[in-house]
Amino acid sequence: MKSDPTSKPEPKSDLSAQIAKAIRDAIIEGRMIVDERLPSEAELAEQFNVSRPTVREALKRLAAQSLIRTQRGAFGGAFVNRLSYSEAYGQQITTATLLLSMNDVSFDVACEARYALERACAPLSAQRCTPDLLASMRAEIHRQGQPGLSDEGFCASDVAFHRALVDGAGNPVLSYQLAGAIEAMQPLMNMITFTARSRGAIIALHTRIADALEAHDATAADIALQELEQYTLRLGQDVMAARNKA
Amino acid sequence: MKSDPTSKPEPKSDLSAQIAKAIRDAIIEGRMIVDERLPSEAELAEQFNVSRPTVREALKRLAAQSLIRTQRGAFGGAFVNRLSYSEAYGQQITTATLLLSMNDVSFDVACEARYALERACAPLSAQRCTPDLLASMRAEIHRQGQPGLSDEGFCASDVAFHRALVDGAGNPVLSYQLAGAIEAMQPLMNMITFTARSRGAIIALHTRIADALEAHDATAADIALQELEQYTLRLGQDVMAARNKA
DNA sequence: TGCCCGGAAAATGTCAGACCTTTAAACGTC
DNA sequence: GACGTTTAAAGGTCTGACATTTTCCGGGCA
Repeated sequence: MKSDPTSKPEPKSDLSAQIAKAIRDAIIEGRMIVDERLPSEAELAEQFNVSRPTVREALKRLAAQSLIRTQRGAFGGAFVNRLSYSEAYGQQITTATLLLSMNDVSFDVACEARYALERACAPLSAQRCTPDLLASMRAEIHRQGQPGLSDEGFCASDVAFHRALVDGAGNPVLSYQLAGAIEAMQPLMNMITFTARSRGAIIALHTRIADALEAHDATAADIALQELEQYTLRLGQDVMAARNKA
Repeated sequence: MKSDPTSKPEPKSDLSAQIAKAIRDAIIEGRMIVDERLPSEAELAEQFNVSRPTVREALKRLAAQSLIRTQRGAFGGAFVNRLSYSEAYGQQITTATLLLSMNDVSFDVACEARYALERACAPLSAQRCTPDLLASMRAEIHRQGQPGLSDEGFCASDVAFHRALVDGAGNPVLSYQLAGAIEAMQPLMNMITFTARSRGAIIALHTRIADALEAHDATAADIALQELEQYTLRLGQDVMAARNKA
């Protein structure tokens, strides 16, 4: 008996959740290190005094958070997973997207958050932006000017442009944090119909931003970003106004 | 047979993962709305042609991401969950903490990301900060000055101070994004031994920040934050240097 | 001696069926 | 009409079994 009943502050049932929590805590507190193998399902079942399906449910919970990975076969089992940036990006984006879509977050609030965060990276990007990231940004700008590009395509390219901007800061932690903020805006942006005129205005601002970064001019980049925020905000408000009328 | 084998781009087995993905996509794409009830486990098992334990594993995966909630009893079942801010905070913090601890992110990089993001909120906080949030900040500053406070306690209070700062921006999306950045730094900060002298310096800077916000002076707040960043960075580098020597 | 192949073993993946517990709606009684 | 009781639906858990995958070890053959 590993888990004495006296130390359970969570009397509510659901054994698999309790077991998942116990293992998760062990990982977070560093009692289990990366790539360490967990006991087999049968052993865990014995340790926690539950059946194997219950243990499996707990392990699936952890797998869903990318905390462990499992491997079949003779020397397989569950291993503590090194959380990669790409996995973290994915979770971040999923969570942020759902948070926005399920809590009727207003366009204004989401927009404000996104641009506040992006403006935080701009000075670093202006300082460190690499040629290939600048090239990516120019490529996206070019794509945005293609005639016949759908609104969804324009939005996707916009997202790619802004992700290149934050990646330019050369700080992977920052990139990870911003991935959610930027990607989660896409569904909201997709509601906007981009006219040729508004596309032109956005492309012009994107160009100004890229130029400023290339010139290592943080102030100019910040001003252009502020203008882009104002412009985006206005586009969004127009859509909202049109919607409320209908 | 609902899932024809031809349309599976993921030939690798693991039925519960496939089923979880199918349901998750349905939720993300809006085919299932908040509070909608999923079919019962038995019905899902029949639909997907799998056994009930397999369905349950899939549901646990979704529950781990707070995408669904389950309820026992007669009209119970699994329901699409409205992802609350507090749930999102929790996931964000867990993921960010693990990301930092498992990828030997340097103190410098984490610190830079954190302060870049915080500085993004400062102008908004200076504009909107409410009296009760200011009071929270003052209370934390006071606690930080208590003699006999442990290093862990000092760090915890530091985190609380900074969270109040970002909450002051009055933008829940921003607060959510920053929760991870701030909380994930705590383990790194806990490695630092805070002398009476360094505590005094930090408290002085915290006071300057609070004063600036109260005076709605965004520039002064930004400058104080920059100084705090520099100071924190130096403390961290000293610790790293001492460690490498040992 | 050295290489290849096949079986054993260990672990996860899946299934089937049963029982318990919880919960709320439906029913009947006063 | 209000209140307690029954009952059925659904999730939570257990037992046991079989399938599948992968590694390792040992034996046969050149």
